[in-house]
Amino acid sequence: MSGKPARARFTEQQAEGELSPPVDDRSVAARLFAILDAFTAPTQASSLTLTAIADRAGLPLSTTHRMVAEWVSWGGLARQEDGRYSLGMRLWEVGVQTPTARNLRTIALPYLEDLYESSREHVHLAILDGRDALYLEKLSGHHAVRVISRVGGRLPLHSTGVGLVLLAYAPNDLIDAYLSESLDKYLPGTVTSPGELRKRLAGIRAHGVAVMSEEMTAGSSSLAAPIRDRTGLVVAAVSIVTRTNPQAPRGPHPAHEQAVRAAAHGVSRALGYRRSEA
Amino acid sequence: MSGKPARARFTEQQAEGELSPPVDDRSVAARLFAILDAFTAPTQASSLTLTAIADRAGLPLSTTHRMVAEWVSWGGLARQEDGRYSLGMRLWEVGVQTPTARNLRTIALPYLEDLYESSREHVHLAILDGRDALYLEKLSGHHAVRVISRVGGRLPLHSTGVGLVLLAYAPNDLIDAYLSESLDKYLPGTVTSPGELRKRLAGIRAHGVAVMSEEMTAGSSSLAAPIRDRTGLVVAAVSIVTRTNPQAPRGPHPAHEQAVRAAAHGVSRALGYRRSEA
DNA sequence: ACGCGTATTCCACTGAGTGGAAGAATACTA
DNA sequence: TAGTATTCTTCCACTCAGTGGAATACGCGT
Repeated sequence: MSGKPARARFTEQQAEGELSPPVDDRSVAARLFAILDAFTAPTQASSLTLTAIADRAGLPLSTTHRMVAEWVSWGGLARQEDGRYSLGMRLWEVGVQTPTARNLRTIALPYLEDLYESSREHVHLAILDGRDALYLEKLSGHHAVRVISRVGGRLPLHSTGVGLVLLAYAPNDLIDAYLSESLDKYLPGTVTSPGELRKRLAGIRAHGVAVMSEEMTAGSSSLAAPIRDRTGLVVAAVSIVTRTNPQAPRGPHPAHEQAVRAAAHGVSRALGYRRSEA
Repeated sequence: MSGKPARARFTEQQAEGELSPPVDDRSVAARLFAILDAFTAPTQASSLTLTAIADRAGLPLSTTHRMVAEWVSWGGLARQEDGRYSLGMRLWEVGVQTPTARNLRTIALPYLEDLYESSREHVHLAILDGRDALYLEKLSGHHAVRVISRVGGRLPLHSTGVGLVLLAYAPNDLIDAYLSESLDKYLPGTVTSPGELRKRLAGIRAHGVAVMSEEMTAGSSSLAAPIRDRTGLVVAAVSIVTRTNPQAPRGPHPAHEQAVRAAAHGVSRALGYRRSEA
């Protein structure tokens, strides 16, 4: 995604020069975006110095300076009192208008609230984006288990409840592509073998719920179900994440399963999905 | 905010020319931003044709074409099957990382949920941005009153509950500036006189809650309270919006008032605010 | 006072961005 | 089926906006 360092675009006195001068063939727009990407980058820093931005974006300091000023004047970046820069409210304002996120969220939220209220556990709403589960919404009470999901964050498909559901109903070529890569094993319990995963996906398609336990974060389990749109296509997944119950043999409270199913159905219906098939 | 049409920057054959050729002195960055602004613009359209974007941004078609392509390749815009463009997920992803919004939301959400649960009414969280109330969060059940607030939306300070609270605790020069402008009267009940508003603001500061009835949307009333950060500064406001009760003389259910107060205090405390005064 | 990291300003050079115009799709209409 | 809008895409010669190295200014610790 981010990546290449890149540098100046001048060819200048390379007349008889030895080393080919590194050229930055990125367009102005690409450079501007690189500056934003500096904030999304792996190390999730909420504020950066000018130099740090220049560094991460692979741009000369003076160019960065000029471009950052442009972002600030538009409101996409904000300068805080300590001189560091952070993402600006304007960006948030524009970002939340994004139709996919906004529509789904608006429709789903009441159902997610119901689910939260009846379970008192983390409630997640995620969609498939590229090869990740992208978290659109997350409701948590005051005392829920610590989890790593964040709104706007991404987690792998094979080790999360929502991820596995999204993968189960994804196009076959995506499943094949995903399973052909080597998958990270976050905990001893994480299932990474393609064969086993395929069985799991089939199980999820058969039962309409995914059950995960101790595969991403120690001490937490999750239970997820698919959300379908008018056309029957799975467009999102809901889940609840609970503290793992050492008693329960495999899978959490059955009442939870009903609640998650009900929430998923509710949202699907609100999206125009008909037919309850078993 | 958006505004000026602007056009080409060439001066060319104006040798003896009469009309001065319209020049667009916007930078590349400013033009790129203008394209995004086209989507935020007054007429809240969720998807636009290329021509419409060019139009709203005041850019030549070919330039728009090239720039839109840049946005799409980064993910800030997305092209849908029908050829129209909409804001892209990438923008959402970056936007939700914006610290102010993210931190406040994360901390406040559990309290907002409690408030929603106990009141079953619209719950709003807003901050002061420029001269508007900017809505950061909104929780609504399945059957709540129709209101016009949206997450990411803006509403005036003098005609909404959260707005009035934010104005009440704003710096004096902002209050003066705001009240010196002519204020829109949305409904017969909207208070627009500077004098009356000042009295109201004083009342809000004295009681710690704002009560509004039939001033923005017919049939709805609202009740708002301030949220303070560690330093005691009011940084946001919570409110609930209820269907106006024709019986109640002025102001909604007293239990609601307690709940809103409690939510505001809860969030303030979570933000590090100490001292309960009164 | 001195050094070091960071931020800002300056300016000569040049190729990236520009936009008018022509061509290609696509959608209505008759 | 041809005819006419309307919207989108590609092309290319021109030139000025953007570029980045260097010099300067700032801030902080020692």
